Amino acid sequence: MKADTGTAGTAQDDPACSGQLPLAAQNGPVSLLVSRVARLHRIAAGKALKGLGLYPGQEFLMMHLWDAGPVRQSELIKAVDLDPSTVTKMLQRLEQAGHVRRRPDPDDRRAVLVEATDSSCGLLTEVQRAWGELEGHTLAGLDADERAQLARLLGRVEGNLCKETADCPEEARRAALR
Amino acid sequence: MKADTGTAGTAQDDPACSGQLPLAAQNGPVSLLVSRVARLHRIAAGKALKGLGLYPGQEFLMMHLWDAGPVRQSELIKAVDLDPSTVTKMLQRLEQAGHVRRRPDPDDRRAVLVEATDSSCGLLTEVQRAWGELEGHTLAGLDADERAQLARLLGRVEGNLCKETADCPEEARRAALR
DNA sequence: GAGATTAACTTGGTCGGCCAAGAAATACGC
DNA sequence: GCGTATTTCTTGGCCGACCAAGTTAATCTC
Repeated sequence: MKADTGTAGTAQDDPACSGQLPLAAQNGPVSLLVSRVARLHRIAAGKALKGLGLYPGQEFLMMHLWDAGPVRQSELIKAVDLDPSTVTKMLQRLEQAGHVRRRPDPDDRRAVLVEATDSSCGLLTEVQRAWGELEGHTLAGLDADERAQLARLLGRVEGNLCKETADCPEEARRAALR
Repeated sequence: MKADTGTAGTAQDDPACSGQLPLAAQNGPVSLLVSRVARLHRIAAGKALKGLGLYPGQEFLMMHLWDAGPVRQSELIKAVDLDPSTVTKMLQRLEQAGHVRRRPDPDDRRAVLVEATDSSCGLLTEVQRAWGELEGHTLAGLDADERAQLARLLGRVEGNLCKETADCPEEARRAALR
């Protein structure tokens, strides 16, 4: 209904007009930026982790397991703040991949204890390295001040979205400490 | 196999030490922040869009269609920079939901022309509103300077990750203009 | 202690994403 | 022209993520 490109179909006869921002997103340029950065970042992380036999998302589960040792699944769920069913399925796959071990909790027969396997601990180092590289790519060209600024602003944004979503671990953590 | 928390298992007897950041992510605190913000932002967007009959992600497709009018599917794919199969399936669902119409391109019998339906154009306004609200929540409490800073820094980050991923529309757009 | 409630998973379904492989039509090379 | 790419889209499979509904076990109530 506009943009009758006509010519080639390459659709970029929009020279310096309207700033190539979708009309529907004019009200939220930063949100659009966040979405794009999010996607690119996830792709980059996925690429780095693929070589390690991890799918994007599983890293966070493993990180918590590496840090906390054997935990009840319910606690893991709270920690990563995901849907229980999501965690169940991820753990099934991680278990089959040999990165995780699960056993029933003797003290509570409906609960399950989860821990990282020894073999997975080799991954820890590599994930740390990959995560560091990712950080490097992400922040390339930013000096220390800018990095601190970005971290600070993202922290504020996280707080904002947490309050909105209301199920943020941040708030829970803070509340638990009082 | 570390963090012999021992005591309760609540795993937060870590008072003011190491800053509650996963060990594996110590090398990438900003990356972790980005991931968390990304997820929260997507959830918030999804919530806002759910009432409109859109699933998270479909917005971007619709935005391009609203802006560009009837386009070939291949162009849509380049615009949103998604996998062709992803777009195919999303369009099938959007078509069944009545938000999109598809017809074969008379000039190229393997191509498909896609356009937003009239009924979907009512959504445009609501998506704009929702997107504006989302922006509001996201940036609540940030003054104009901070917002500009955040946008600028996110732009830089996007550029960085684009170069890495190499298939960013940004670069392509810029390259096409030279 | 029997019954209702809550907590801790699991299963099935759906959607957004990706990859790999295929089918169909166009473009290219000769 | 004919055969070979190349483009365009589709299908199937997999994974992360959600919701809804169900199962089993603990807990709370009386």
